[in-house]
Amino acid sequence: MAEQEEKKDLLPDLELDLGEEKILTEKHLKILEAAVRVFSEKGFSASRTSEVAKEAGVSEGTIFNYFKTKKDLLRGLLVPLTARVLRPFVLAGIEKVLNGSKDRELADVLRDLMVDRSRLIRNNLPLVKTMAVEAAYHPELLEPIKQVLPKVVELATAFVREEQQRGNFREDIDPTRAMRVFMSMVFGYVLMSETLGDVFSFEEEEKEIDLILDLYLNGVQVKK
Amino acid sequence: MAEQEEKKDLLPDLELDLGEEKILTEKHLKILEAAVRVFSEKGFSASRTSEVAKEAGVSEGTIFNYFKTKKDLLRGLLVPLTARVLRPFVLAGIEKVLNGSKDRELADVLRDLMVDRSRLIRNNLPLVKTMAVEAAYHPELLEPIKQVLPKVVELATAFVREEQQRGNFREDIDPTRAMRVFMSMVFGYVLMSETLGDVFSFEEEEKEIDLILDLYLNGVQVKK
Amino acid sequence: MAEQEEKKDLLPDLELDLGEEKILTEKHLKILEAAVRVFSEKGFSASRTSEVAKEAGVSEGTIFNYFKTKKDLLRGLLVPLTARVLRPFVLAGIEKVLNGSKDRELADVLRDLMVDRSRLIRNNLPLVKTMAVEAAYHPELLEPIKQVLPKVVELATAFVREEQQRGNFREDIDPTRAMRVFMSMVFGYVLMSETLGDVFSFEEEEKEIDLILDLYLNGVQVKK
Amino acid sequence: MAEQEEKKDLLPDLELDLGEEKILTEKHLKILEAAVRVFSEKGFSASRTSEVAKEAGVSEGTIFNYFKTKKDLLRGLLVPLTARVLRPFVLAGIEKVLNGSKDRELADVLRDLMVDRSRLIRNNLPLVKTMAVEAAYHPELLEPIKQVLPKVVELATAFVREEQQRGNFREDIDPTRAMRVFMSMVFGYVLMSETLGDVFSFEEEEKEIDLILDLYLNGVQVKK
DNA sequence: TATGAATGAGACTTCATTCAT
DNA sequence: TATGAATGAAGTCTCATTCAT
Repeated sequence: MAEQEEKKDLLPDLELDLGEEKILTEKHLKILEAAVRVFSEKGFSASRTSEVAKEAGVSEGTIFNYFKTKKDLLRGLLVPLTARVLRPFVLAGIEKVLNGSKDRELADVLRDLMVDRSRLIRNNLPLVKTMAVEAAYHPELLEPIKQVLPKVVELATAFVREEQQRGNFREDIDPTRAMRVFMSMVFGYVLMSETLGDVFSFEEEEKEIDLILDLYLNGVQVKK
Repeated sequence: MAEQEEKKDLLPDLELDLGEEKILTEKHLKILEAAVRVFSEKGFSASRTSEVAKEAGVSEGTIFNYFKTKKDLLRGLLVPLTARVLRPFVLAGIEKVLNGSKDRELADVLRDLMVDRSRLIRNNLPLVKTMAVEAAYHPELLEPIKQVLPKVVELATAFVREEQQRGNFREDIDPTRAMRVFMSMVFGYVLMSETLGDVFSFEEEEKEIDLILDLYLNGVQVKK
Repeated sequence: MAEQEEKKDLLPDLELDLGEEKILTEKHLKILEAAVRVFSEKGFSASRTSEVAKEAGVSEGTIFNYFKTKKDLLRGLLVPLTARVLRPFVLAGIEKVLNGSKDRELADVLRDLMVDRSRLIRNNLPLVKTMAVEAAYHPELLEPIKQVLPKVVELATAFVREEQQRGNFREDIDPTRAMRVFMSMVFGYVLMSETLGDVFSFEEEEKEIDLILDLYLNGVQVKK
Repeated sequence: MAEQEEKKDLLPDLELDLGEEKILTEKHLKILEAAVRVFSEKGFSASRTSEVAKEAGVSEGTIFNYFKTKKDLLRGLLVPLTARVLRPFVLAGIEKVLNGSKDRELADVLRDLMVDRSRLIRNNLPLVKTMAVEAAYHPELLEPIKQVLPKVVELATAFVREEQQRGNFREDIDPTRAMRVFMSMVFGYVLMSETLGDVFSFEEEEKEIDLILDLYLNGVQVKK
């Protein structure tokens, strides 16, 4: 894919994180994967290194050959989080923004964004859940996100501004804020459907997303 | 307040839960409050009963006179959660719906809802945070919420339907879904402003809320 | 009863212990009885003062108004043990020896001894069990028994010697030893029937006792 | 010893229990031995795992690598009890019965039985004492004994019956009962000599046993 | 490098005992 | 005198971490 190359050039500073992943030995990876499974089920503090070891199919001692402490194991999850979730989030965002907005409807662009974003989150839910929860208690975990986020905001802002110039987006709305609300909706949707799904009986994802988008674009109020 | 009386008649079945709270002895309450503080800072599993004791100004043994186990102490937080957050959530909702919608603008009603809801959450943030996070690992904790929620949904739906009949709300939107999106926005807003506040630099609450409401009511798109 | 008076004169040194019992208030007694029940079921160390309190129908604090420590409560059981078991053991022994041996068969005297002895033990089994077991770990509990025992041995010896003079008892047997074996048989019988009763299927007490006595008197071997 | 082989063939089903003992690691064994020492001195409930650890020369945590709970440690004593006491009891019994009774006097056979039985008990007194006392409070502990006991009874009965046919044993006595009384005497003797030894001043074991046997065989009564 | 037995600090919890009421 | 809430020392048990093999 030629596009891939192009994208990488745009994010040279993130290159290293991704590259690091290749260094991971098979055992290293197995331990990380086991950690995600266990942590996401019981939470970091309530998880036992013994269980991670069993889940990973290694001895308990081996874990400490790769990670100096248990907390280090939690920090280690940042690598796959960045590689699998955060980076694609950014990359794909750029791709959509660059390619999509030229000739496609605003609604279609946003829908695609929502669909594959929520799919991305859902596919890595254990990882996301673990990091989201633990970030509440170990703020340093948010660091990498805080470094990436401004870039996302900047790109998003640029996108909104472009749309405003094309007359597709209300001029009186601050672009940053507009994106923030959009993201809140996506997060809120995924969160609620996951935790309260059985109460709310969420139906087919696509329909739900369509509605959210409709509301976002048109509002609920009848114009008089 | 005469209104108070009126409200109570509407929710006679929830009355008892609130009443129970008065039975709590001073020490019982002190322990619960200390637990919220400690749990919200480190998470339940990483918290030490010794620290809760110190924070509450009692001996460690005393905690176990009131709560059989540490987990029981977590469950004990449900009482204040219900009394302070959940129940007012419902009560105030009814009040707003019954009184406000008669003669006030839809926008004003929703704004008031958002403002005092997000204030309610923010004022009890440690409690809400603790329960929200731990609910991910101890699903029983969600039970009381799951019992109240349908009532909230029902009332909200009725409210939306009424607005639709008055011609204030788009007819083509399912009322339940509409409320769900609204709630997602509120939650998403509080969540993001709390966790990523320093990145996003959220400004005065009122302005932000006004924007969210504006988007919810009117959408972002320029109508053509 | 004139006999009562006579007996008391023979055991003036035990008088005091028995007298003490009358001082016991109702609550004091209730606590002791509760203690026997609880201790005999779980053993002293595994018993909780809280359970003794509940069982006795008093508050936990009250126990410590009567007994300075938990161990003191165990020592307190010596009073009823002496009054109800040990003293009757001695008294009745004397009575039987003095009255019975004159004109009754040796076999009848011994049978009566065994029957009411084993009944005495069985009726106070919880008490006896508790003291027997705990004596293994708190040797001072055996003191009162060690003070009474020599007297019993002395009397028993005199009895045997008398029987030997009448030609009812083998002359070549040391009287003390003979009694010791007899007592071993009684204890052994009660012990085994209580602990292994369901395996051994002990039948009617009387029959079993008759056999033991028969063996004791006649042996198992066919004389050639 | 050729006899050894012969014996094994007779009890193939008990072989496994004994074999298991060899699996015990050195530390496992040290802990068990320390447990016997400590438990027999203070009783199970009053014993502290910390003391067992110190006595065994391991850290407290190590105990719980081998035994999930303190109670489990008590249960663990059943293995050596079975291996060292119970099984030899059965094996030796058979040996004596099969080899001895052919050409030896009944008295000699029984004397040998008593001598090495009481020696066996005495050599393992702490173990036997602990299990005997705790069995009163944890009846499960008696299970293995209850499984072996019927076999012992059966063998003993056969032995008595054989002696009866040879004319050495009174025909009018139920064999099972006869053995039961014999066992009571052995237990009673060991028990009393251990707990009340200083009062009774038990002399040389052999003499005492000879007397007990004499009484058992010939009774105390002069035949007229 | 991988193992897993051993460690020991420290967690949760129990419970005899005290003392203000 | 009786109470029972409060105590806190001490107990059982857990688990991250080390280290000899």
